[in-house]
Order: sequence, then C-alpha cells, then structure tokens
Amino acid sequence: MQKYKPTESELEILQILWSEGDCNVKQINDILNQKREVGYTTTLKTMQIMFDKGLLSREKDKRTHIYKAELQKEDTENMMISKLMNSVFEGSAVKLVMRALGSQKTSTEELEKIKSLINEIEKENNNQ
Amino acid sequence: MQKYKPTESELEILQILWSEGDCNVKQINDILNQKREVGYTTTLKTMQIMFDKGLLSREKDKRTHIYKAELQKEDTENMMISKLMNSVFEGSAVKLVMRALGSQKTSTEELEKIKSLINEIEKENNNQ
DNA sequence: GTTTAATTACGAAGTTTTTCGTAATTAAAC
DNA sequence: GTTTAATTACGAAAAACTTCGTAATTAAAC
Repeated sequence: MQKYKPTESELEILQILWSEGDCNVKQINDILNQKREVGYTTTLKTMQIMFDKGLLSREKDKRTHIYKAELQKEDTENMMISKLMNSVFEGSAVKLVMRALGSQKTSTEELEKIKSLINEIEKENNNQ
Repeated sequence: MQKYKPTESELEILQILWSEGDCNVKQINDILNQKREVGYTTTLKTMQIMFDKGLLSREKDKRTHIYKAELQKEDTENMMISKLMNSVFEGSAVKLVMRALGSQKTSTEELEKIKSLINEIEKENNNQ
C-alpha cells in the first residue's frame, strides 16, 4: 500500500502523466502553462526531484528524457482519500461520503450510479 | 465560503478544539502527545501563529490563554473535500465517493445511511 | 566540423512550515 | 514581598517545497 503523499506540484505533474501518458519535460510544462505560468526549469527541477524520490522513472530518447509515473493513479487516490478520512473525518468513509454528497449539487443520474455501486457492495457483503 | 487551507499541524489542533471545545495550550499539547511527541513551545508557537492568522481567537484566563477555533468544522471539511475533489478527482463528487466506498470495507448499516441520504437529495432534486 | 537550438544539470535563493531554546511575564504559594 | 512554577513571547534554526538563472551538454542543421 502506498504511503508517500505527493506535494501539490508533484500531484499536478502526476495528473498530467496519468491522463496524457509518458511525457518529456516540455510537454508537461506546456500543459501546466495552460493553467498557470511556470518556468521551464521549475518544472524540470520538480521532475528531477520526483525522479530522485522514485516517483517518476525516465528513459533517454535522443536529447530528451521521457518520464513515466511510478505511482498508480488509483493507489494515490486511495491514499489521499484515506489521509483526508483519517485527518478530518475520524476515519469514517461514510462521514466523508455524506459530506461530499451533501455539500454539492449532484445530479440524479450520478446519484443513481452511486446507489447501484452501493447495491453491489451490499451484495458482496452478504456473500461473505 | 472558506478558502484558507490549514496546514497539517494546524488541522491537528483544530480537530482537538472541535472535539474538546476551547482549550489552553497545555491541554492541546497533552492530547497531541498521546499520538506523537511534540514540544510544548512548538504547540504554543503553532497556536500563536494560528491566532495571528485569525484561525483561532483567545481569551486571557488567569495566567493562561483559552483558545477557540474560528474556523467551522463543517466549512473546513467542505473546503478540504472540494480541494481534494478538484485536485485528484477532476471535480467529480461521484468519482470521489465511489472510490471512498470502493476502497474500504463499509458495513451494510452504513451503506443504508448513505442510500437514504441519496433518496433525500433525489427528492429535493425533483422538487426543483 | 561549426554553429545553433533544445535540453539537462547544478546550485542557490525565496517561501512556508515546523521545531524548539531561552528569556520574560504572570500569578500562586510561601 | 520573595520565591517558585506555569505560561507566554520572541527569535532563530531546521526542514520541506517552490522557483529560477546560468552553465554544460547534446543532437540536429548547416
């Protein structure tokens, strides 16, 4: 189970790698700059640090390095939820869920999706 | 709507104030030390900074200061969920909820609670 | 093979957060 | 009113994170 919690900047970069697939620094930096201004060397440095930490791997391709996320999207999501759950919701998934649903507008459609997920989980619960 | 995101240490202190009610530094520090070792002046300093930021208010009582959380538990919870939702779940409450439920053991009892919340929300959705 | 443009490496500085030691203040105990 | 113990104030250092300038390297273009 994953334990390391990426920093905000690291997370931004992971997000991009997860959705776009492997990238070099320039690609990441271009995408980042659609949202906010960041210097190229800033992004480079962050990615080098992530590489040193083992969060990214890389391969040389001609001049550039192609970086690859070493953290799984799902593991990271789970870990971050569980951190929030423990630090803010006394470890209760239900409290977290109820607040997530209660504090937002959620469409009936989406709510139906959740209901059917719940039904599935209940079915599994019964089979054990 | 609340915007400021407390740091980890600040959040620990807020948690205690929310569950225990107003406290002085010693009380907070004692509770913190049930989990991990922290120096008294460390806790004091953190609380003073939080006071400067307006996160806590305080009143003098004899020698000590009694501190009080100025952030609402619910507002902070909402804000932190929405940060996580935006940074990790593409702004989707459903994705967050589905992962929260999917990654944990959740009892049938608790699932029922969620279902009835969903039903209520759906009812409201229909009335609008 | 020189020049040029892209990319990386390195180091340093700025910021925020966390930690704590020491001195000053305060009220209680004597 | 002195002494003592608790508490606060202050300042500084350590640690983590973010930012970027400059120099070095690399491969492509000429």
